[in-house]
Amino acid sequence: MVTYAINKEKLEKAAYILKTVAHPTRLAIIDLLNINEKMGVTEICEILNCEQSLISHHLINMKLRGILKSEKDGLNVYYSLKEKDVTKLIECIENCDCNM
Amino acid sequence: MVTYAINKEKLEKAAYILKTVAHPTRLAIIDLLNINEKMGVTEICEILNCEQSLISHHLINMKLRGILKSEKDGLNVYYSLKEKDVTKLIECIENCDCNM
DNA sequence: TTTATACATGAAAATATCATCATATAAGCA
DNA sequence: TGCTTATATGATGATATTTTCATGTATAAA
Repeated sequence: MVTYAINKEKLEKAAYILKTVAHPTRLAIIDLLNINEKMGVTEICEILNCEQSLISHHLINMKLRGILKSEKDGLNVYYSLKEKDVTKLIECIENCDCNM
Repeated sequence: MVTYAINKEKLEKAAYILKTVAHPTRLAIIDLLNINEKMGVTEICEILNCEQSLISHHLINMKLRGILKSEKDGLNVYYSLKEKDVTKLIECIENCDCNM
């Protein structure tokens, strides 16, 4: 007989987090915020060479899903990682130099 | 000036892997194969209480994307993890009991 | 008090993913 | 040979995600 490790709820939560993160642009944003602590929207757009509206959508989405937080200062909105833990994922992936 | 850590190619690769894995059923399969080494399709279907055709699609997809491998023995096809590294991801997520 | 800047929003179009069904193939067995 | 079991396949429809575009709002500055 087989043991079944993770329960359904946990699997769904994990899949949800992974899905949120499983996108090149969003990974790039997380990566940037891992190095830079706080960044404004326009700054991110410029570095990633991506449209403002699209970046905004991604940022808001990740904020909504609990991965980022934001703080307003005048005209600017600064985004940062909410849980540093997310970067563990990135590290995993970076180290994971397997033939995938 | 800002440093940009991971290159585009690596980000796309990482997102690709994450996307492949970011699904409750596929996470469950990986989890099962982490415990059980090798498993037949029907067996997986029964444990996950899921239709054969759907599980087959998932399995083949994950194999295609380099996460699983398979080996045929008579009527059965046994699937197993190709790179044990994938489970590091899962462990990350499991440990990552943050408020996400 | 107009104008410019930084960001958000929402709808629509483009695209990708998932689940289902019906059927195919391949191996083993009566 | 014909039947059964285990798995694969492929088309289709249902859904979800991503991108784009056009526009809205808030703040600052002239």
